[in-house]
Amino acid sequence: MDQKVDTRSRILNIAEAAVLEKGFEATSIEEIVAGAEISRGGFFYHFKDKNALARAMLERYIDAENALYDDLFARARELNDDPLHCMLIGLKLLAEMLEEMPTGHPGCVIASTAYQDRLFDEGVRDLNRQAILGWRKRFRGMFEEIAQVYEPREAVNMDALGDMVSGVVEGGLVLQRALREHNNASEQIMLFRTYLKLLFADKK
Amino acid sequence: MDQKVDTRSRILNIAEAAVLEKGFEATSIEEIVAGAEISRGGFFYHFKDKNALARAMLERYIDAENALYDDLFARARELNDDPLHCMLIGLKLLAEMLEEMPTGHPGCVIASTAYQDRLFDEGVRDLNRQAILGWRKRFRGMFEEIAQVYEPREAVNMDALGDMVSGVVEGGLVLQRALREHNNASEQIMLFRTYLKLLFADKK
DNA sequence: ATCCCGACTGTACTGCGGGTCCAGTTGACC
DNA sequence: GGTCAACTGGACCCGCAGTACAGTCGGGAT
Repeated sequence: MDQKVDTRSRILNIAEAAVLEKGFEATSIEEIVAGAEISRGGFFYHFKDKNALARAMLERYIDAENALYDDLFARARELNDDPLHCMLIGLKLLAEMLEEMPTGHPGCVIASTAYQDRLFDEGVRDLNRQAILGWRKRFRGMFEEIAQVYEPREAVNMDALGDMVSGVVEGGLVLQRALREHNNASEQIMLFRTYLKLLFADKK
Repeated sequence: MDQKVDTRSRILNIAEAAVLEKGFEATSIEEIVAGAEISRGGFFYHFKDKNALARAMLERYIDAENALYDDLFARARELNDDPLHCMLIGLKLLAEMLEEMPTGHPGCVIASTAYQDRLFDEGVRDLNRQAILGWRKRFRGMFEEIAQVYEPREAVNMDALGDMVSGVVEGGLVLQRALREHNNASEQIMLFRTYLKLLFADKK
C-alpha cells in the first residue's frame, strides 16, 4: 500500500497543489490539515509555522526543477553533442513540456514568493536567491561552452544571458497566469530559442 | 497648500508604496489608515473592501504605465523616424529608466496580483488581463511596422513577440526582487534589444 | 512484559486583521 | 438653518495563525 506516504510529504503535496493554484496566503492551514487528514496539532508538529512549510516546499520545488533541467539537457546531449544544438534541443523539450501540462504549468513558486516577500523570513528569501543564482551559473556555463565554438554576433553579458532563461520562463508564466492562456511560457521559450540561433549563427 | 491631496488619492499613494514594498497581503488596512492619518471608518467609506482598493490601485498603475510607454516611444520617435530604431531607442530609454530608480523598480503590480490570484475578484483579474492584452497589441503593432521595412531573419509569432516585451520586463523584475540586485530588468531589456537587432537586421 | 518515544489527536486560548454597523461630528455650500 | 458629503470612533463578529499542553497509540529496544 502506498498510502503509507509519510505525513510530512503528504502535507507538502497537498500544500504545494493548493499554493500553486491560489497562492500561499490564500491557502489556510485549516484546509491543508483537512486535505491531509490530520489534526492542526499534527501540522505544527511537523512545521513550526507557515514559514517552515514555505521553506520545505521551496526546497522540494527547487530540487525537482534542478533534476528536471539535469534530465532535459542530458537527453538533449544524447541527441546532439554540439553545445548549441544541445541547448536548442533542451529548450524545445522544455517548451513542449510546458505545453503538455494540461492545467497549464503549476507556475513557478519562485515568482510567487518573490512577490510576497515580507511574508517570509530570510531563510526562504535566501533559498529563492540561491536557486536563481544556481540557474544563472548552469546556463552561463552552457552559453560559454557555446561561445567557444560559435562567435556571438553581438557582445552579450553571459550572466545576464544565463538569467534570461529563468527570466523568460518566469515572465512567460506570469503572462500565462494573468491571461489565462496556456502556452505563453512555451512560446516565449521558443522565441528565446530563435534569439540564440541568431546570436550564435556563425561557427568560429 | 498641496496638503489638500484628497483622501482617496492619499490612501492610494500610501497603499501603493506599501504594496510594492511588501506585497498586498502583507499590507494591513491598519497601517494604511495610520499612514494616511484617517480612521478605519474613513478607509471603508472610500473602498468597500480591500478588493476595491486593489482594483483602484491597478487602474491607476496601468494608466501610469501606459502613459509612460506613450511618452517613451513618442520621444523615441522624435529622435528617429525608422520604426526599428524607434523601438530600439525606446527600449534603451526604458532600460535606463529602470536602472535609475534608486530603490530598484517598484516592481510590477501585475505579476504580484497574478500570483495571488484567488485573493482577488474577477474584476481585478480582468483588469490585469486587459492590461497585458493592451501591451500585446501595442507592441505587436510596432513590430508589424518594423516588419514592413525589415525582413525578419526567422519567422516569429508577432503576438508572442509583443508579449515578450511584457514578459522580459516582468521576468526581469522577478529576478531583481528575488536576487536583491538592481539592474536585472534593465539588462534583460538590453538583451531583448540585441535580439531585435539580430532579428530585423536586413532591410527589405 | 515493559517502557519509552515519536507521531500524532483534541481542545482551549491569544491576538491580529478584515469587515460590518452605526451613531455622531464637522465644514461647505445653498 | 438645513442638507449633504466626508469623515471619526467604538463596539462587535469572524477566520486564521500560532501557542500550549495533556493525552493516545503503536512499534522498537531492553
